[in-house]
Amino acid sequence: MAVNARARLLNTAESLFYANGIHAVGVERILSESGVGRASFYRHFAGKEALVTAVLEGRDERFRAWLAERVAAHGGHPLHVFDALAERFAAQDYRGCVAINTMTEIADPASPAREMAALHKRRVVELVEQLMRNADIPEPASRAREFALLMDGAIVTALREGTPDAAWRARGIAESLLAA
Amino acid sequence: MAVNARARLLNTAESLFYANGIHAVGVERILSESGVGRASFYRHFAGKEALVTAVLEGRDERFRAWLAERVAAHGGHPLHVFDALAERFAAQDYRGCVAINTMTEIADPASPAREMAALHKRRVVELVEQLMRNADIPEPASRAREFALLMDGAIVTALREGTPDAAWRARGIAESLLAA
DNA sequence: GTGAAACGGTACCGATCGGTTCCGTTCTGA
DNA sequence: TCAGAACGGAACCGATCGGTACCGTTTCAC
Repeated sequence: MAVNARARLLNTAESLFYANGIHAVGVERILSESGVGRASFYRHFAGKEALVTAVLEGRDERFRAWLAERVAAHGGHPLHVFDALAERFAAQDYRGCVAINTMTEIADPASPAREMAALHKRRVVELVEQLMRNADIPEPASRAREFALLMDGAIVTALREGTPDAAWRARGIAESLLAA
Repeated sequence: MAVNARARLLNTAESLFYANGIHAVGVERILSESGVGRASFYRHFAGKEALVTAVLEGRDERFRAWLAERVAAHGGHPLHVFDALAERFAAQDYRGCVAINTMTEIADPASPAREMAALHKRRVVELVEQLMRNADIPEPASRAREFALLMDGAIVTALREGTPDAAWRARGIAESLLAA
């Protein structure tokens, strides 16, 4: 039980932050649920804010890897990002996108957490843009930003409706966009 | 200074919640900035949660009145919802949609605040659907839900980018949707 | 003019916030 | 094997959380 304290902190914090929000989860709870001692926490992280940004960083990495893998599994076309999203939306404990939630919960745009969230979204747009290029779609940069807007709209809508419908709605809109 | 305590509480709380989020604003701060005594607050509201839902209720009412007015001023076509949004996005202290922020910040979907936020979105969809009917657009219910997804996407994107660009991007997508 | 309602201010409650410090144990690499 | 790093647990810090109770003052309708 005395190893991997940092990894356990990151895993526990990610689950709790995702399920409850950042402000709603205290350091106390992260410590008790991870089984990590208070001192060990402050040995690994400068404070709660550093933990938050580290969680966001890991989340960014794994989400993009997951998205790329699922899109490829569906065929690799940009439209398949919505098929990937639909898989996520189906989860009954779906709580939206961590980056979006961070941007709405944390007011200061200059805070490290907000910067990480913004960086994540920029990287997702880059990923979608590359999918556009691979599919030989004209004006890939503009299309990617439009797809990103549709993805964010679908995520927020899915959080509200609790069903994968928003993914199909967004996919339909995206199809009419590519057909234009 | 001894009148309108309830109205002052609502106004102050709305500003603080919008600028900083719900969890980040304590009752203490609402009292000091509104100049209302602690006891008076609990005479008007059962607690902080009741204040939150009251704020959301007022916000819902005024936002929809504002949206209807601005859309009418732009010509009354459903596409003009994005012209209306663009006006909001231009504000340098723009902090997104209160209903979206509430849904991302408050985890429990059954909480009164979340219910109010969901009700708000449903009412906005109804408003957009009526605009569709007025413009004789086919399948107004589906189109309204698609427009709502685009509006939410634009709001989140505008919060991230800090510019009105997302409104024009969403409008362009909406145009290709109506043309299909 | 008078009584009741509404009000602002303050002291207080237990609980929790993020963070620091110290101690004794457990793990691990040379 | 043994030193030193990494660790878990707990006591403690000032600050703030949401909420209650009591006080003296101001407002307002009759």
